[in-house]
Amino acid sequence: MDLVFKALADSTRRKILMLLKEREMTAGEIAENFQISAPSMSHHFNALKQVDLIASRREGQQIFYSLNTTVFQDVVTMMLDIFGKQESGGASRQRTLNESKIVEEPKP
Amino acid sequence: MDLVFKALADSTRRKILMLLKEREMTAGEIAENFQISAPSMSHHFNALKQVDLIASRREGQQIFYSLNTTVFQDVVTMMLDIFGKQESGGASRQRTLNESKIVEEPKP
DNA sequence: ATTATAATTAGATGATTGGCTAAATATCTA
DNA sequence: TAGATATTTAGCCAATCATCTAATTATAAT
Repeated sequence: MDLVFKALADSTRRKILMLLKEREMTAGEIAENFQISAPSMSHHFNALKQVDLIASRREGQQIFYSLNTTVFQDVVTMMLDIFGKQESGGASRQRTLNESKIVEEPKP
Repeated sequence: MDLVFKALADSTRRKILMLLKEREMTAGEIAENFQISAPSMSHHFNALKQVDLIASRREGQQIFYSLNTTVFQDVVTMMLDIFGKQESGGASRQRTLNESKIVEEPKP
């Protein structure tokens, strides 16, 4: 789990994920959005792939990367584990998750 | 935002948050749960405090730390921003958030 | 086969991190 | 005021990280 948060703790990598949110892209296409050398980009792809935040597929000379949302579940579960549903009510805590809600509507 | 994820990308710090989930605790009390020197623990407290994941309050010689859940909101919002609700439907993506759901039940 | 293109792996470097010990600060108590 | 206790700050070190250039791999095209 350390590695997942580490992967997310870099704004370049988060921006990569944002780009892939719209559509899959080749390594080169992604790299165009940054002023970072191709090898460095490749390093970031690795970090994201290692923790399954993205998937890759080769097509000819190019490698397409796409977003993988399954790990998102794990992260949120762990966040809820930390912040959600305190059992015994301590006095000095500030706000519980019960006051908030995260719901996705079904696609029309 | 980098710093928040960085703060969470360490299992010692996540464990601290888990401890504080139950009740506020003094620096010493928290430290008892780890085999790490007091100064190192203090360093972790700093990392968490810097990004408002915890709050502190002095009472005599002791310093009480407590969980602060407000940043949790920000993190989840950003996660949804990355993973949630893709607009234009690309073909090769794997799974959208729409297939899953995160709901907190009201406390009975 | 040779050359060009897309991307990766290898290896080096400066910056950051997590741990330590030693020293400093803040508070309490005798 | 002096000493004890709780915690932090200062300074050091090994490990990790983000970046780079150079070299390598894989595929395509001539």
